[in-house]
Parts: sequence; C-alpha cells; structure tokens
Amino acid sequence: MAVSERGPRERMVFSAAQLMRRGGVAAAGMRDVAVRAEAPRGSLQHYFPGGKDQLVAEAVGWAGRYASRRVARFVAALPEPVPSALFAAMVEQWTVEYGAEGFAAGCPVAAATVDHADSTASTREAASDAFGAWTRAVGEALVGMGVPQERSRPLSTLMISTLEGAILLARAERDTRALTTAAAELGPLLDAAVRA
Amino acid sequence: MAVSERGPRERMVFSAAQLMRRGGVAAAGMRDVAVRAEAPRGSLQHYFPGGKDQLVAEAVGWAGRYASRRVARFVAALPEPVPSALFAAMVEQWTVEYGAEGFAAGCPVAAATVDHADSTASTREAASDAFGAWTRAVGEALVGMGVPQERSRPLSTLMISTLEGAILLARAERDTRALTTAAAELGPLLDAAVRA
DNA sequence: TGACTATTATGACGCCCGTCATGGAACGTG
DNA sequence: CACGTTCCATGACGGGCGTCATAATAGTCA
Repeated sequence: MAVSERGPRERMVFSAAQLMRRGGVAAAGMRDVAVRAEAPRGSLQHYFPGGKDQLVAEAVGWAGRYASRRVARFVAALPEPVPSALFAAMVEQWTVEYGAEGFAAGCPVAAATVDHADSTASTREAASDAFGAWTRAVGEALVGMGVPQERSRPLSTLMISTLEGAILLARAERDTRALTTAAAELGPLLDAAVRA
Repeated sequence: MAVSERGPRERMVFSAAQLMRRGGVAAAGMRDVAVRAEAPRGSLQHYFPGGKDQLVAEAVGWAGRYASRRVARFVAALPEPVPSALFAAMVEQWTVEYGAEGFAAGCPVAAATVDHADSTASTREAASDAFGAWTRAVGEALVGMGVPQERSRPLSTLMISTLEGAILLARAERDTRALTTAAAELGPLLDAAVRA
C-alpha cells in the first residue's frame, strides 16, 4: 500500500484511513494526515471543505469500497469456491498482516463507528454504507457459490460480525488465535448452507 | 445503572466507562468524568495518580468484571441450560438496550482497544485481561452445560467475537438485525457441541 | 488539643487540535 | 499576454485537553 499512488486527494483519504486504523479518529489529526500523504496542509481545506467530518466519512467510504473489491478478488483466487474458503481468505488477510507487521492496526470502519457513531451523523452513515456494501459483496459471492438467496444476507452479516470481533480480540490479545478460531468454527456452518 | 452508588472513586471509573462507550477514549475527558460522577475534579489526581491511562485501564477492568459477572447471572436465569440460550441472553442484553435507549453506546473494551491498543500498553493489557476474563466465564458456563473442556475455549471466543462485531454493525446501521442474526445463526452450532 | 493523612478546591500551564484568513503560485484557456 | 480557476503556503485564533502546583478543608488518632 504505497502512499505515492494517485492524486493528493486520494492519498489524504487513504492516509486518514490508515491513521484511524491505528488509534481511532482522534489519532488521525489533520496535520498528520497531510504529512503522511506527502500533501500540502493547505490542500485539506481545499479538497475537504466539510472539514474533518468529511475526511473521515470519505476514509470510511474508501475502506468500504476496498473491502468489497477485495471480496471479488478473493473469490477469483479460490482453488475451491466454497463459503468456508472465502471466509478463510478474509481472515487470512488479517493473520498475515498481524504476523508481518504486528497488531498495530484494526478496521477503520470499526474505529469510526466506535468513536463517532453517536456524535457525527455523516460518519455513522458512511460506516453503515461501508458495512452494507461489504455485506452485499460477500452475499453475492455466497450466492455464486450455491448459497440460497435468502440465506446469503444473514450469513454474510455473520461473517463480517465475527471477523470484526475477532480482529478486536486479536489486537487486544496480540494473538491471532481469535481469528483462526473464527475461521475454523464458522467454516463448516457456512459450507452447510450451500444448496440447502 | 445509577451513578450515586458506591464511593466517588468507583463512580469515576464507572463514568469513564460510560463515556468511552459512547464516543471512545477521546470522548471521556477527565473533567467530564468528574462531572458525571458527581465527584470533585481534584479527586482525579488523588485517586488516579497514573493519570488518564490509569483511569481508562480501570474502566476497562471494571467492564471486564461486569461482563463476567453477567454471564453467571445469565446462566442462573436460563430456563434451559443450553449454549444457544446463553448466547441469546448475551445478545438480548444489547437488543434491549438499543431498543430502549437507542444505539448511542457500544462496548467500552472495544473502544479502548480501537483507540489505544497501539499506543498505551496498560490499556491494551487491561483489554486483553477483560476479554480473557469474559471468555473464561463463558467457557466455564459452557462446560457446565455439557460442552467438552477442549471445545469451550474456541466456542466462547467465537461467541464473544461475533457479539462484539454484531454490536459494531448494529450501531453503524442503527438496527439490531446483526445482533439477532448472530444469535439465530450461531445457536445451532453452539448446541451441537454439547456432549459431542 | 495537636498533628498527620486523606480528600477536595482552584487556577494556571503547555500542548495539540480543527478551523480560518490571507495571500501567493501554477497553469490552462481566451 | 491577461485572466480565472485550481491548488498550495503559512500563520494565527480559539478552545479543549491532561497535567500540575498550591493550598484549603475534613477526618482521625495520639
């Protein structure tokens, strides 16, 4: 995830998301965002006239789109297109990161929800949209694997709930145990929904 | 949850946890904590010489003990002592709160993890201990219901992961859907582990 | 009573934050 | 060239934060 790609605007959104991942919304200071994005500080008020709220909302939206796109790529790369394998891939993304870079960062959407769901409407709506898009992407993938339409939404919601919670536990415990447990325990349940 | 119970020290810890539940660690200002606890501001530096870090850590510890105690009470109140009923009770605590008071607050341990897991060691350790105590309490309850010892830890971890994630989704979406889905989908899986 | 500790009170300090005001540079287009 | 739009630069402002210094009060026991 290099910072040097795309225009300065997108770099700032990306950097905001990265900082939120590590220390929540409060840790994503406007000055820090500009520095990390190698963007001029003056650009913030130009590209984000709505201030920090807008920046946070866009960072959350970016994260939602990123997660959704990831799902499609996971599906395409699966040796066997079964739900448990998709969930395992989603979990593996985190175990790999935590193994390689430590437990510094979590999900930016979760951070935005925890910090601003009650105080800032735009942030909460962005988080809702992000989770919605992600859930939809997973649900469509499940349908493509033979899961009945009406089962796809509850199961995709369950997958994302469990993954988010396991990320939380993993960070607190500095251990990927919760993540691997989630994948192992939920796998059979997910596969049992195919063609049911 | 009245604020007027116990001594001023415990009231401050409690108030800190409540504020963290709503807007994260940053929203739990020291001055606010004192006001909400109806405690003198000067008491903060007296009872918590370790500053805010100590206060946050104790709030997280308080939450962990609270959740653990709750598990025992849930088990005692169950009409039928099966794992799915325990999980349903844990979930119901949140659906009831969200139905009655709105989606303002989440789990304080989650908030502490998201905001300070990477920056403050004492907070992260407190969160790890809180999740550990909670997981242990749930695991012991599962064993008491006939779940084999070696299955109790993964299953209790799964329950807490899924619950925490569903709380997150529920707050973002302002909808208890994720919570009820979690209970409905995980129930059969949990009960299948009894005497297995 | 006196002395010692526990608790409370209050104001100030320094820091960082988001925001704003103002102006300069870059640059395509008429 | 002129000119307007887009983009960047910089410093200041006001406010909130955690922390600290200092002192007054309350409670307790010799």
